[in-house]
Amino acid sequence: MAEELALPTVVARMWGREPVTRRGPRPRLDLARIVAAAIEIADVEGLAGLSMGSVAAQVGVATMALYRYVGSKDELLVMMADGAVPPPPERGDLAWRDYLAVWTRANRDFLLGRPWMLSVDRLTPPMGPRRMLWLDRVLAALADTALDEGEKIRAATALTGYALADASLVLGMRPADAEDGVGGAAGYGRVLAELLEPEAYPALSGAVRSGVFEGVEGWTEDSDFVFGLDLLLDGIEALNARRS
Amino acid sequence: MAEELALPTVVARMWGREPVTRRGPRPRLDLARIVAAAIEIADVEGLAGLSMGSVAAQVGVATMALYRYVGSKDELLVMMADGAVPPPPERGDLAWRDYLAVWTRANRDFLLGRPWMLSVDRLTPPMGPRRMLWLDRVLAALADTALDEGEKIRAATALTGYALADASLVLGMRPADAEDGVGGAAGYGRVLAELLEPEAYPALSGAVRSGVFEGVEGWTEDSDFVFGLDLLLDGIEALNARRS
DNA sequence: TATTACGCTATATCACGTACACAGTTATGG
DNA sequence: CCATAACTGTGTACGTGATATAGCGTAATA
Repeated sequence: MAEELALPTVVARMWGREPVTRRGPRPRLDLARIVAAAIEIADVEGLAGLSMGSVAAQVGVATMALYRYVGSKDELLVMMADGAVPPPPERGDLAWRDYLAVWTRANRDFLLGRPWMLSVDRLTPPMGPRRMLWLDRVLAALADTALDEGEKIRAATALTGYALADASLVLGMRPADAEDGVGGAAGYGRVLAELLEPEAYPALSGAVRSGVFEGVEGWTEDSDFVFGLDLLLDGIEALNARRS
Repeated sequence: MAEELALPTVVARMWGREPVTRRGPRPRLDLARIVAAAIEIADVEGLAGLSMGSVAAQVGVATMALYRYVGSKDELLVMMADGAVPPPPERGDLAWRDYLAVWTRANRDFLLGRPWMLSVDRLTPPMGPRRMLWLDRVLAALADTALDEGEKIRAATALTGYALADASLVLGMRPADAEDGVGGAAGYGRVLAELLEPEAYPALSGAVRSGVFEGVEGWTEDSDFVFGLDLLLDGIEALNARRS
């Protein structure tokens, strides 16, 4: 508290800790506007369409003007990754376990709507105010358990990781543009059937032959999500029982 | 089997399903050499140092020669992401649960050694021969359980996802170059303490104050990993019990 | 009011991915 | 045995994008 520990520039900016300067022309922009514009572009065109030029155009300034607000494109990406995070779901009167489920699903869902976040996120630990709010809210729910502080953090981490991994998976399955039936789980299964030599991949080709990847009783995005989520929640619940 | 289902080019190449042509000069390169060179560069300099030019230089040809073997840099990345995967651990006489633990840790560990994989991987479902081998091996271990085929796949997916998420987290914590004590969990805790307003983040600032992020009894990379892994394995074990 | 820090623009550079056209090479069919 | 077609590797050229630098105007401070 005393020393104003030197923060990385990005982090400082993300939390609005910029030194307040009064001199020269009044800024025509502010960080939030820039970040919002960048997010909008990424939402529409993906990260591929995101360039310093396109962002600048969107807010109506010359490209180089942005550099008065962000140190580099990478910094901008980091700020986008926090800025695009919605507020966490309300607790309401949900039991801790139910809230964890809701929370994790919401976490996954906003990633599904913003695929580009997956390509950015990985790079930094959660340091932005919005991400932190999510963390805060799970911890609050976990306060109703008997886990110790370390365990709570780790449980939260595991859930966050799961949301991330599941979103990756779902998105990875999707695209392929259905060009030739390579998209989706069924398409995936078909590709596997084509490629796998049963001698080299006995267990996997067995699974493929069993038809797991096909239609109804097999794979749906959601059943997949719930399955893993329940594994984790069951694990947490068991731990809680042990601790009580 | 009949129709030679049209595979995406990358996938075909990854599995050596290129049409065999005999005409013109004998190729001086082969895909494997190129991919290996690219991996070596990524290992040493990271993805930043990886350019078509640098890869070409490494194998001793002109840049454009590479395009006889790969359709684009992105394709190359996809092949690297499979090519860099080591063989999965041997089962030995491990019980299924123990093997799952070993497998997941090995999975995470090779990601730690190859951070660049995390920035590539996400983009595609596991379609390469090496990744498939990993999948095959967990499934084989899970054959000793009472889970049905769908559950086995999903369990494997959850474990893979966990390895991925944990590796991301660990790597995200690491760098920061210890410039000012922002690296590592302790540094992270210090940053949080600096930034969080207790009113806005009550649970989280409570955790920070409790010292979870500091030193010994708090956070170590490994305890973190084991914690989440056990959640999942416990969950799988419980499910197995229910199914038996 | 003079000064000076600062916002924004325009221009310039440099690194990369990749299209294209050419030159040398080897199997194939007459 | 030769002409040709199907290839492989090379060099050059272009477009895009990130970012350094310098200049011009503006507004707070002395």
